[in-house]
Amino acid sequence: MKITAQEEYGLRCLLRVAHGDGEPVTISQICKAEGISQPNVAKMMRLLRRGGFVKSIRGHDGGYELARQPEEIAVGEVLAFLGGRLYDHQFCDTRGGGADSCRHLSGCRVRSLWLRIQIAVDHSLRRITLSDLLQGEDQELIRLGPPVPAP
Amino acid sequence: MKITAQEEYGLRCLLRVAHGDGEPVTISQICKAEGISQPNVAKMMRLLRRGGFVKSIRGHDGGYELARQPEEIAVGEVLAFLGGRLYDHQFCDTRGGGADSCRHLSGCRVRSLWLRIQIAVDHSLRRITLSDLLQGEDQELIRLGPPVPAP
DNA sequence: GCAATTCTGGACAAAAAAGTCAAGAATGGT
DNA sequence: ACCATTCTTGACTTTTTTGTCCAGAATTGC
Repeated sequence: MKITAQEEYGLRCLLRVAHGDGEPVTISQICKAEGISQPNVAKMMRLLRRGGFVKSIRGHDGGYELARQPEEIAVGEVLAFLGGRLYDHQFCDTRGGGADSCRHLSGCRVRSLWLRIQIAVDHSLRRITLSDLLQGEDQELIRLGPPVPAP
Repeated sequence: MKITAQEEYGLRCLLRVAHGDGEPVTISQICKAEGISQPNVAKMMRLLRRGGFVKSIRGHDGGYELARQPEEIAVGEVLAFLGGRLYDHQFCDTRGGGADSCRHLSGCRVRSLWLRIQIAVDHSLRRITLSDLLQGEDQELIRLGPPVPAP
């Protein structure tokens, strides 16, 4: 269970675009600012465009800008697009030797565990948007409160 | 952000051993029950042994048994061993172009996000042990209550 | 001691993810 | 019209993760 490179880089690139604040942000600007290679940034931007998070402007003074307002881009949605969901139903089919053995033989006692973790992650991201990530430095998310209320 | 094969298979194998209840469980038993190939089960068991979760008994009537009581094996610990932590400090070093650029240039506004997710996952696994996973079927974890109290 | 059983170790092979490249197509300035 | 700028695409390479194999070593029963 790791943050994938696509999630990390994709989100960082998206934040850079969001930071452009109106002006289109170019691949080479992102590349310099984030220390990610140019081809790799290009690949990430392609992904983000296809995901509908940014739109591209070609030619002179071109670059990328957000497809929607930062308050309207949910971080959870971005991460799900870039890295997939932790738990989805397709999982048991691909790794259980078929859903049958999964259900009957037992394997999937772990299934409810993955679901549990997925719910926790979803909850921790609930209502966090790009604009939350933009506004502050590290303490920003802390100001938003702990991911879960103390029991 | 995905459950890795090692986490999935490792935990399933460990549950099988736990299920043996005293009697050593062999690789081929696990292999049949879980529908995982024999060499792969062997590899997982090797891992689990090195992680200190099971002990092995060679020769006739050998197999694996738990190194500790199921109530004393935290699922979070098992998962951390099998799949690593979602967020650890080494992360910024390897993927930020150095911790410096990470801090100064900006990249790591996402860092606090990963930490937030990590905390949520940890919290959702808190106090869940192998024995919780053993006792019930799917509804077991639900009976334990939702991963986070309703806000 | 011998044979059957069962784990052990390291090396190899296959698949998936990550990252790079080069040629191409749209746009705007002159 | 031409050129510089900037994104676009698909194919390719490298790295990491998964999965397989085989010869070896420990243990037990006879």
